[in-house]
Amino acid sequence: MPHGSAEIANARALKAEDIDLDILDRTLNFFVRTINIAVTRDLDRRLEGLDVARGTGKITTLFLVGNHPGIRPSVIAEVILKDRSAMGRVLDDMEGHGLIRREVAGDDSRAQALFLTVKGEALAITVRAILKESRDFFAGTDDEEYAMLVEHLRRIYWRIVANKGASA
Amino acid sequence: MPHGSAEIANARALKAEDIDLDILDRTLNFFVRTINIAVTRDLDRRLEGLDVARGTGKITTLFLVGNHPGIRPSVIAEVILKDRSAMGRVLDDMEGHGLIRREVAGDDSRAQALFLTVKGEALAITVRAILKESRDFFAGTDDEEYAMLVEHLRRIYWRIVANKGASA
DNA sequence: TATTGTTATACTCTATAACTATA
DNA sequence: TATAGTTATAGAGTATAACAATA
Repeated sequence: MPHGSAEIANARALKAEDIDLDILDRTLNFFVRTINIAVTRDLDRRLEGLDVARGTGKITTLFLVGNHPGIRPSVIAEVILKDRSAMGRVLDDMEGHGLIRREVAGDDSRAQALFLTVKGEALAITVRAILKESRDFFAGTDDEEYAMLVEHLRRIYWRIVANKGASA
Repeated sequence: MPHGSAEIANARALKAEDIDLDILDRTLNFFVRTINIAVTRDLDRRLEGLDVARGTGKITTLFLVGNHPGIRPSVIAEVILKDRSAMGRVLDDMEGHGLIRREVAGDDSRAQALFLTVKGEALAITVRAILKESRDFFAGTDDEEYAMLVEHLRRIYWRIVANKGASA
């Protein structure tokens, strides 16, 4: 649709053809940011009532601590693109819910070693099942396309991590 | 890397091979959400000092009002996946900066018709150039891959809009 | 002197519900 | 009775800088 087109009557049955997104229509940035809003809402709904609901980082932390017992906060912080301050809050929250344990790292007493509690281990299993179901959010995307997108975004993601997450 | 692997020494030169993301590694959700963090930071930096910096929706609103003079808030709200309340705040902000004008819609006095001011028109041109530059954030992704990803995510995006954005 | 993690603060976004005016 | 937009509020995430302890 050309720029400067006529007024749009109302929001019923909005279609791509009716809307001129200008350069945003060729900007990955826009689509990532907008899809993120919907994906986040969907996940929040699926996690409702669980101790890891709401907020980024708790789920990733749960799995990282589970799969890498003794991992340090600063490592997780890099993976989830947070600074140490924000990471500390995530850990406070999870520790408060009895999901993780913080110990002093054996080789460096400034650092911490993290471990899941029994409760944390159980929650990881529940959350893993929910994440499998969250595939349904992309119901209109077939398995091949889904896997392809994961593969490409994974590469982009690790490139970002390597660049220190375009840190704030 | 198998689950339950040994402790990771530190965060220096983190690599995909060192980290077991569990099921997140096959979950589009995770990559969209994490890439979103970095992409948002990058854009915030590029827009620093401009009247549309920070917060989702202002840029899209700028282009939509520019390309669809007389468009209504509720239409924009659907495109940016916000509710009317959040949309109103975006418009308050933009009106306060003298970027847009709100008029009563001719055919429905409950509704508003939105227009860009001269200042808004000028800003749209500036922002369009900045968005072109924001392509650099994905410097490790070649043009073909970039265009392919845009195409796929665009389809997913419009599917979300059609579903009323998995509204909150 | 650099690093790990903590604390405090100010700012912003989000979700929700109640409200008005008009259709 | 439904819709367009507004207002108010409570809850959460984010960015920043300053701090204590250790390396």
